[in-house]
Amino acid sequence: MERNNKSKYEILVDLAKRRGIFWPAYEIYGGVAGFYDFGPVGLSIKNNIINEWRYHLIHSVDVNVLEIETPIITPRIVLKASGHEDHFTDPITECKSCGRVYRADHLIEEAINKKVEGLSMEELWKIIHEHNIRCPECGGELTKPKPALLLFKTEIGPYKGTKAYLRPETAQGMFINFKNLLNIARNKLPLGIAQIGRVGRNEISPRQGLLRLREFTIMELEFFFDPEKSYEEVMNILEKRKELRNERLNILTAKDKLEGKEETQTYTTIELIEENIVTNPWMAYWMAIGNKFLREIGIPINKIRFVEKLPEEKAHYSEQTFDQEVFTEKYGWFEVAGYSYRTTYDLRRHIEYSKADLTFFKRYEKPKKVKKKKIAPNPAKIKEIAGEKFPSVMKALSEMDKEHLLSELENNGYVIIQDVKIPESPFYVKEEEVLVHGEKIIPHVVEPSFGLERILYVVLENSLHITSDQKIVLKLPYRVAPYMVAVFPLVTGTKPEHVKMINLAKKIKEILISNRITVYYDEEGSIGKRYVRADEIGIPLAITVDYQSIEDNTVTIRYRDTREQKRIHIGEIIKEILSHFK
RNA sequence: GCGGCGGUCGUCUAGCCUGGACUAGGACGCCGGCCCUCCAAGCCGGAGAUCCCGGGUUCAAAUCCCGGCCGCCGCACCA
Repeated sequence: MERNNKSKYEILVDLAKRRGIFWPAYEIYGGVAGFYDFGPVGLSIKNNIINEWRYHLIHSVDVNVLEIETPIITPRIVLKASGHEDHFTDPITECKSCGRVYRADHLIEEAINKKVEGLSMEELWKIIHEHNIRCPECGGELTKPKPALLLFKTEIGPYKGTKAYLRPETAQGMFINFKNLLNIARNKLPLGIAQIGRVGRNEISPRQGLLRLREFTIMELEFFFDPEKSYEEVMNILEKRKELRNERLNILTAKDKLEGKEETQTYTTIELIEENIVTNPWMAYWMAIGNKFLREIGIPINKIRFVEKLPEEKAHYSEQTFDQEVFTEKYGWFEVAGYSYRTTYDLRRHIEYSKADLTFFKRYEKPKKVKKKKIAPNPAKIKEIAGEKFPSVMKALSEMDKEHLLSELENNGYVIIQDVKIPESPFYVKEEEVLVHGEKIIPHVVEPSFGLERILYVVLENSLHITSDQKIVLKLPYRVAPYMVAVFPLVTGTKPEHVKMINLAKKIKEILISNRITVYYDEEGSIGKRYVRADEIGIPLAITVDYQSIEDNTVTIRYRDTREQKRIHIGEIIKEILSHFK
């Protein structure tokens, strides 16, 4: 795989710039770490990956998934509710003599062996003082911890704006809109809400090119379901989808990690559920879908694994998390997707902060007859007891929770309102039998979340091949290739037959384009050079118009991966091309 | 953020140590022309470099010194 003694990574970075895939952003001003531009070829591949994701995670799944788009700029309250404002901040302390920077809480935990997570900066500072904690590298004095917020700050409105952040994930848009989408889905669970969009994370030190960006694209799905039904629902699907049931996933569990194991074990989807590897069956379902998605965009199965996060590694919202990792030549195993069981965390938090009703009304199969006590005050009698305080007592009574009032009276035989002791007698209490048709539940959530640029990188790395004659061929899966087909005239001279050849090639290009086939047309340089250019950006097929073409309306079609060619009639071109994109 | 190493046409690089004839050289790529039967052909011509940026030393800086930016590696960080 060596080409002039260069690594695959270096070859790819060169290629990416030369051929318009990607390059560092703001280059003419010296560049800014963590930001990349994408060229026409890169963008085309990205869009194709997005469409494959849509196919695998939205259109071809066995459940209802709806795609939405919500703003990037997010009012502070939303990320307060989601827990990001608190948890996306790390307390940082710096060594005064050597300048090394540490996570203050981690340092303290190591030094005094006590959990200090969630303590304020002041409290951490106090502990550092009391225990005389110093720089573990040079023994120098430490500075007072300060929060390093990884959210990008901004303001809404140019004058006295309200504080806002760039979203660090697209997920909150789905939680906020849960009720809207539930209505649109006509109140049916399970329900998936998907979003593909840009996010910002103000990383302390981004490196590793496309793999660690400050602004990137997330393809995310929030899947809402009733936990009591998840086993049955998933089993019904797997009954029908045998290939999905038997999809093989390479798994490294948290338990195995704690035992020091590094080798993955292979489980089928059904085994993940039956052996309780996943804490909810939907986790297994989406992991299987994600496994299949990556395989189909060109990642070999032996380079895909799922690694369960240890309790202390998990995000604040997650009950269980698996990272989906791909093996890269340069960085080893690298996370490209995460699967989190977020339970009711996010909806609960948004209910709490917004007071909105984000519940699902779960209808019983048969309405339940429930005996229900009703209570109402008798104003005349209350006036007798309360006297002057009557208006304020009545007001307080009307604002009081009726259930609470009932239980107080039942337990104590009286209730004290506005310092007035009221016995049971001034209340009308009536027992009624009512039909209850269902109850409000907060759905549980499983979230598969994919980093598009990371996926782009691993797809490119896995597609990169160097031929024995040192040429680059990007063997992209057909469906993610930047163009479906290249069209070339064999020669581009000025003789009448050359002109005919060029005109025929251009005509074929137009016919293909009008049939929605993406075409790369090129008549510059020799035919060999044009094949190389097409191979380098991974165009899987090439149509060449030659001397014979202008005699008998046949062309040659060349296959990128084998360099083989066959001759077909012009009328067969579209059918031949499309047969490879099914 | 710390330490080490590095940054020269689109790409790869020569030159830097030992400052001056460097108008910064080459290769590939790119553009124009000639030629034209299938895998980077050949010939002719051309465009293309803030020598990463800023400051300093010097008569003179791509070259030496300082600061910054960016990249790579290690440490730290990475809901």
